[in-house]
Amino acid sequence: MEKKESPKSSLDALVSLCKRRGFIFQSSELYGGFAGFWDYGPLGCELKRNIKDSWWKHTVRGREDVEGLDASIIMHPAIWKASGHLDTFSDPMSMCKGNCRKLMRADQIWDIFNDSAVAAVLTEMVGDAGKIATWCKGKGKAIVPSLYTVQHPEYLEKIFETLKTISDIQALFILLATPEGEPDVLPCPNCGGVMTEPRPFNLMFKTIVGPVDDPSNVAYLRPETAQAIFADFSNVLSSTRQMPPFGIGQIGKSFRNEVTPRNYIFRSREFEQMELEFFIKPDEAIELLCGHVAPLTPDSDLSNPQADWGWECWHKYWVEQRKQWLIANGLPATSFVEYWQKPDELAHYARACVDIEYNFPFGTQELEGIAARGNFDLSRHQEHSGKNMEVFDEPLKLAVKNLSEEAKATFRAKTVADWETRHKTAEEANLFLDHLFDGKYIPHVIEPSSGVDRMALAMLCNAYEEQSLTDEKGKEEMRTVLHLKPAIAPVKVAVFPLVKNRPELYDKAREIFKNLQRKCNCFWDESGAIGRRYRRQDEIGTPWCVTVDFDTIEKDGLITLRDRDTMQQERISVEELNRRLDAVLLA
RNA sequence: GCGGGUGUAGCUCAAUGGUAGAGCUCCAGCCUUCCAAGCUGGCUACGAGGGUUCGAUUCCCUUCACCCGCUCCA
Repeated sequence: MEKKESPKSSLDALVSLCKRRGFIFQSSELYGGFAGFWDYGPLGCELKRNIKDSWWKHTVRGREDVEGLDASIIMHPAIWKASGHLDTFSDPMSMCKGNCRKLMRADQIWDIFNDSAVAAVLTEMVGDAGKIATWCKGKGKAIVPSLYTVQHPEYLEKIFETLKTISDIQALFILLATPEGEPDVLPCPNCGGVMTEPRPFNLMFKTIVGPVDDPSNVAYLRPETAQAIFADFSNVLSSTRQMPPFGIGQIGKSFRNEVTPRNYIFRSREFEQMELEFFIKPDEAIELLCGHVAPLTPDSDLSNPQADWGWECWHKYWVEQRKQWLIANGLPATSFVEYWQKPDELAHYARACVDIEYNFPFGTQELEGIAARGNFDLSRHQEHSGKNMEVFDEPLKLAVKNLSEEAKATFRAKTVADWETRHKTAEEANLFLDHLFDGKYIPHVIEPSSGVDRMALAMLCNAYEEQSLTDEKGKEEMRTVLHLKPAIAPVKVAVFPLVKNRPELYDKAREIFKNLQRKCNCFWDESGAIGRRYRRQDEIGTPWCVTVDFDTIEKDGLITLRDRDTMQQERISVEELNRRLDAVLLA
């Protein structure tokens, strides 16, 4: 990665501005601070609110096929058991007891066996996968922590695959266990030291519900807003008359006990998410209904949803929607990159995931993700709650009714074959088809998920500029400007009386201010020279300043409108000002 | 969690084993007819705790926070 001259300096300047002007404060600063938590000051909370409002307007209110939700932060612990967070969010960690004292995820220690240097040491002897399997079975916990065998069968498979590539079983055994057969000894991939036994590190915040401080009363602050949407899926479905394709959007706080919160507000322990779960019909249903599934090609027109879209088109559609939103809110297309996760990077349940990464001063980091999660989540909740998560699709049932028995048999055979390529059994496929032919299926989901705080930071970073200006006298000076989009800017317009010691002028400005205040967030400033007042607004990103002068009251009634980005001034009427503000505020 | 660095006013910095100074900002006043003007006055700081010392902002220890590098980031 190329090093910029001083990658920190621009962030430092921004951090300083945010503190000075009341955007962002460190939480609990009064008592020395509290790592991983941040407070949004008067301007920051406006900024954040504007970001959320824009998202809500674009994603929920502006669409007929998305409903809103505001669920509780603390939910039944069973939800986190079903979602897998209780297990995977408490990844067992192991620490090196040797020289380097590294802390790492226990499962990643296995990566050492992929290391060519280690492999080279072991080349001499020949291994036997069957023996390893038998040995593992016999030693059980020693080589495969029980957590994995129960909760992560996919890891077990991966471990076996890795072991097969290694030729020296004996040497491997030495690494894994002492000659006496002492279990649970893992080598440190870094220094070869001995790692501690894997210990659970729960990334979810625990709390106690009810007055009795007892383990049976443990609950968790949600680590994501998404699960509430799945948990409430049936309620929303039955109360809104929606049918897939439709979505449920939610904005709210989430909490993760991050090991290392860093990079200002980028990774904090309490953060806010804007998440949409967009439920779609499985591709098999689309095929039965439309006779085909629209292929996703580079030429596909994704501007308007179509009935024959399968998950690929819907996924790409939401990627495009999200990019359009980012651009509309001031992040140029050149400032972020679209990263399509590679198959081996995907979570096991995901079919595809796109990260939108913004080029922050501290590196290119994920701003939001758009994942195609199949029906993993709803299936898990169906499984754990025992409640049916299927939707009944009458048109689908009718479509199937009109099919000949041969056509159904052909479709069945094709589907079973297709599922088998995705490591699903024929039994599972047939069960799915039995329900599908009856018009029932568990919807699949596309999940655009973004962080409000990261968005705010990206927008601030992008907007921040230090301009070097030369005045008429040839004197150089610095102007700090936040080029925030008007819709996002905390203050939309500032109103100044040119001087404050002329009552008629002052009163007129005051009147204009009071009227504008009913429309949007405004700022009144009568202190200091006019230029200084403009600069104060530049620094907080106020797009327009309105100045009332002597001509306003004595001649034409016009005000001076000064633009933040161009610094140009023009004289317009108050009516025209209102028209222009409306155009922006209603956009 | 580990290693290194840092911590003085709202911000950016300075000095000092004898309780701190500047610039900018901010506030009040004067002045001021469009881009950080000027004048006068004013508020505000040694992250926290402990130790050494007659005396600690300064030295030592602990802790908290921040930055950098690891690690982590389903």
